[in-house]
Amino acid sequence: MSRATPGTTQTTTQRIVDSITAAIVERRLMPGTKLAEQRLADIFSVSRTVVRQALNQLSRDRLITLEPARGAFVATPSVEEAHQVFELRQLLEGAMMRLLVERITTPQIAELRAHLKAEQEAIALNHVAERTRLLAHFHSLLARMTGNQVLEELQADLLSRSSLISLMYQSSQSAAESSAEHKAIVDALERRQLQVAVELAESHIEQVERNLRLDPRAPDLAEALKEHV
Amino acid sequence: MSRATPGTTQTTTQRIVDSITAAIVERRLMPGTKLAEQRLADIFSVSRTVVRQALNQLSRDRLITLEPARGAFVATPSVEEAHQVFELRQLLEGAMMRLLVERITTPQIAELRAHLKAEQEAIALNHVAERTRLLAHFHSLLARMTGNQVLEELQADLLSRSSLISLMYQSSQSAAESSAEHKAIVDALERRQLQVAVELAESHIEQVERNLRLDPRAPDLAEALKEHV
DNA sequence: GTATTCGATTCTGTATACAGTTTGGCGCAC
DNA sequence: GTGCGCCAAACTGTATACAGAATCGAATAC
Repeated sequence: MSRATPGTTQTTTQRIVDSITAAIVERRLMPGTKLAEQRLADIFSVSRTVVRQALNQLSRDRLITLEPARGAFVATPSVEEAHQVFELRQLLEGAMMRLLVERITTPQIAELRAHLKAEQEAIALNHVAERTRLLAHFHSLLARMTGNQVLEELQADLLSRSSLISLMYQSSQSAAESSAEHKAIVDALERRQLQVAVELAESHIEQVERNLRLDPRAPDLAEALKEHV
Repeated sequence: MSRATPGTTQTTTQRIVDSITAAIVERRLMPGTKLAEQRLADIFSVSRTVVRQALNQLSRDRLITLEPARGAFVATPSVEEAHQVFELRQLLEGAMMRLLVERITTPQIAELRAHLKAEQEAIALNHVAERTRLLAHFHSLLARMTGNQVLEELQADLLSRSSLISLMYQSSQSAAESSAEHKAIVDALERRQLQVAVELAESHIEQVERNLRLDPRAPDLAEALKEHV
């Protein structure tokens, strides 16, 4: 979950950001959980000053929300926001295919194939956490291979938001199916089939979104009640 | 330059962020300028604590860079970064056209036409600052009209980075030409000509980038000297 | 005259202190 | 028994204090 932002090196703060990010993405912290500053400060053995900096960063990543004078809470992305994130990912990954079909190198294709193999193994061995991580990391790899670091950072943001969304609106997607779609994309890239790659990439994201339970449920109910007061 | 991020309401800090953002974008603070915390604290009559929060946000927006133990400096985006930002904008705005051709409404077209008129007037009257602001705002409008707020926020980020880049690598672009390209895009959108709109949007961004003086110059020289110490 | 080293000053990074707000519970009225 | 209001505890927002690093200049060596 490291954020490749050279120049923004704040090791102590970043350590806390990474730690909390991991806890959220690995669903050890459920959406809506309050993150009290003093408790975090005690846990990490630092002052509230440092914790606050970390919380500010996390709020910019939309992994937590800061409510004035009330504190920090693990974000509970709305159905609407979820849809918007996936819509943007669909546009972006489709567009990425255009860069990749032109730029991707043979060694990079090989790297993708190695990644696919790792996905398959994690699925076969039923390593749930690892398999989830790998399925997301595939998309990081694609972004990195464009050679565009700004794009890569954007993709990292969208992926962490996506993983929060996926765990909130529990996904019913089969990992094997996802991995098969990844393979199809790599095949198309290797053959430099632009249109095929674009369509596969877009329909893959669409598929991921469609497999979420995006009906208003408990978390949104809580929000709804708030609104009606 | 306000950042429409509901939930991230930190009025005091945000006031300072907006103030510094405006100063950078309106080129009252040149790239490379050091932003000392105590001086800013005195200027805004707040403590360094609040200033630091603002500087952290600005660094996430890439408008300043934080060098550990050295302080905050107005960002000096490299040629490479400039290219990556524009490449991403090209992908993104091309993709936006797809959403807009399907979704844009008649009143929205009218709003765009009103905007074009304002652009033309600012150009005719030679209001340089206003004309620059409007030319950038056209792209904000397009993003907003997709109805995708995540996309809109991303576009806002890219636009502020672009404006820093434009003032650093002085643009030789004719405002009239830019505005004409904007008009052509609106025309294509109104006629729902997808392919035309995509091509116009992409070539427009390409044009903006091509009109920058992206040869290594003074600011990079300064950087180069730093590196060689 | 040039380069180098040491020291004073300034600035950042972090901890702590204090003020104002929110929250949860107890007691009182009805 | 139920609902309202008040008080105490906890927490956030901001200011201040302190330690350590970086910078700049002067003095010294060559």
